Amino acid sequence: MDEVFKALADSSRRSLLDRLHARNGQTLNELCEGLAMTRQAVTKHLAILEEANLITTIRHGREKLHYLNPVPIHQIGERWIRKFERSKLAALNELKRQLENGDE
Amino acid sequence: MDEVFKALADSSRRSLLDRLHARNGQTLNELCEGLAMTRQAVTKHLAILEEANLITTIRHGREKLHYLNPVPIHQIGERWIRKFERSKLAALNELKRQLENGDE
DNA sequence: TTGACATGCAACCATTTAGTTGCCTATTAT
DNA sequence: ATAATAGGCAACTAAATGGTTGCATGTCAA
Repeated sequence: MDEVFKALADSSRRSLLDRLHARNGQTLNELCEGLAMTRQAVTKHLAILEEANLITTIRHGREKLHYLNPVPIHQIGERWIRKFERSKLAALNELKRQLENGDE
Repeated sequence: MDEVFKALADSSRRSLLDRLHARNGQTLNELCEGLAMTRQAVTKHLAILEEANLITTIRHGREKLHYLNPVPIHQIGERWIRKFERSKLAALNELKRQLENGDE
């Protein structure tokens, strides 16, 4: 779980996921196109995403195809985001109450 | 948005959010209890959370109270998590298809 | 079979990050 | 008034991070 959050913490990596979301199964070179960094830097980002299980790769001859794995993102939604959303209104109400009470 | 992801990327910070989720409005010292780091380290983490707008603080005499702000987490859920969830089944199906097709 | 193409590996560098220590300031209680 | 309490500030350190360059390997096409 920590690996997933860490992987998502970088905007380059999030944009790689976005690109795969737009078109799944791209090669390394395709994913490099238009990015302001070297292929090796992209390779490292993809390795981190793969380590976090956010993408899966398949070698296809001399090409490496990258596929999104949406499961970890879904898990974060389930185990983390929704947990906080559930109490969203309650939290806002308490904050409002505190503010209205002024300084005791 | 980047700040929020970066803030959430650290497990110490996520556990601070968890603590506030369990009981909102805790002081700095309360949030330090039982953690294996100095008060100053916690202060820095809280500053990062506040910078990302994930918490709000109110000075109350010599105490500083910390409150969860669930809005950014909700936004991540809306703008990011759900976006990927929507195409979850589609992605899995495509991956399955690719794998079944074998090489080419 | 040889050259071009797609990717991998490793060493290196600069910056950021997470944490520390030491000291200072403000508020409360006796 | 003064001591204890709650927190703030700043300098420093070690390790992680994001990036680079140079070279090696494997695969495909002419």
